[in-house]
Amino acid sequence: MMLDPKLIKEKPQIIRDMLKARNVDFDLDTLIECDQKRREFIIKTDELRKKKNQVALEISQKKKQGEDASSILSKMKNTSAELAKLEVEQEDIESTYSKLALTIPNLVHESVPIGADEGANKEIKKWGNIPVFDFKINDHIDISENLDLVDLERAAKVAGARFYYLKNDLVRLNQSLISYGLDFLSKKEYSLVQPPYMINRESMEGAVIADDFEEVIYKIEDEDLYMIGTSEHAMAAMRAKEIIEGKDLPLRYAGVSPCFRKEAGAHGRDQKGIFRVHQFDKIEQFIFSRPEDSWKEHERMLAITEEFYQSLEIPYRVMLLSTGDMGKVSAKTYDIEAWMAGQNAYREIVSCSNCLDYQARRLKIRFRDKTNEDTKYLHTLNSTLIATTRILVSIMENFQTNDGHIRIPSVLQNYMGNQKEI
RNA sequence: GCUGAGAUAGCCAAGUGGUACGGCGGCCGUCUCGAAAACGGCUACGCGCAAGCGUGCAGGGGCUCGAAUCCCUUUCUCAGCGCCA
Repeated sequence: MMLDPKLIKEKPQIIRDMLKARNVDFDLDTLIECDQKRREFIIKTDELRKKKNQVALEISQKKKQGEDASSILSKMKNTSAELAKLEVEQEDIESTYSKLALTIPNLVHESVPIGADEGANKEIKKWGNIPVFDFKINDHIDISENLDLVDLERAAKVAGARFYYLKNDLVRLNQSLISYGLDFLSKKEYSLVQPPYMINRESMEGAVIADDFEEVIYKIEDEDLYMIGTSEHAMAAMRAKEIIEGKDLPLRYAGVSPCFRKEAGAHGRDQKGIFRVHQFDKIEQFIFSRPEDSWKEHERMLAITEEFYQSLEIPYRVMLLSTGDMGKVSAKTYDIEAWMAGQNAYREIVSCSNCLDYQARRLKIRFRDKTNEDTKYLHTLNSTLIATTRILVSIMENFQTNDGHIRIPSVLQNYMGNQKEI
């Protein structure tokens, strides 16, 4: 359901290689066995259903002619009982099969470096000059405290750790980034979307693997609703169960929404400030593409995102993630890491992935060019354009001035009423 | 939230217990110098090398030899009422 089931039957070695490259523990042998049994059950139950249909037809004809049908009624009864028994066994197999099948990771593109963790990531590009300061610089926590731009203590009182109140000109800068980002993508043939911030489980499962739910996603109590961790979730599901006309592809969406994340596995990391938080605003690029165009779209999306950061004058580098650092849903992921002067390091701000037909299979999103052709699964891609809190950090730290203020990047000044400094 | 009416294929839509009627749109073909018209076929998913077969009437459950159809339930849509930024 997530990978092409034909692979399981015909080319299991491809899956085996992927599991090895990703170094994940997965019971492929059980899956293969279930798949085979599943097919046998389909053949057996279909055969019985055929018999049932034939008998039903007989009964119907006899009754129409006023004849007595009681002798074949019992035949029908037996067949139905036999089928019902088989169906119970079949459900068992199907449920084991789909549980496994839904957790198998995506295939990996051949260009992806194989490695255990982020140490194997490959830097493929650097842009911009790292700012040099002739004074002692502060990190974003000190800067925002000095200028009264963030209140972390009261947020902790009201909501807990990893929450924040943005204040004053930082609120305006946050809004400016969103406005600028939306305008930017509008000019690149994206349609703007503001999605639901809560979606049901079925939709969430299309974009997220079940194991990741607990660690990442907030659930609404007593409702079949989950807070989106990114608008990617809501936008992938937007077209679920649809057959899209080939001439409409590619569909490029720019989704803007808050994002909610538990950050359950991140204890102790980035504990201070607004770098790693439970809630932030994000503009996400999401593309439904023809399979043959998806790698081209992937590069295009990366190029657009780079252009965006160049316009903001933020130095960055592009990393090609290794198998150990990449998400299970993605076949290839570029991260963009922005320079954060206060940390004297490049930090992740963008993740740009091609998911091939993995999400499309889970969500049943297909396309076709001609109505008498078979439908095909399309490809989905996603990339951050901007997760605002991290860029706020980068801007505060990189653009800080000698007298303790923050220079506003020139492309944003329009959006700030021509203000040049905070 | 209450009351009522609904949910059938890409769209519209018939079907009150016995093989899902029909129309529109779209695609392919025949015809034509070409097009239009007309006519024929195709236009959800699964299994199978194939011939074929099965499934699918919003989701789940039930009664029945047999369910789109009867019963229960959930979701959603529409109308009216109520509440509300």
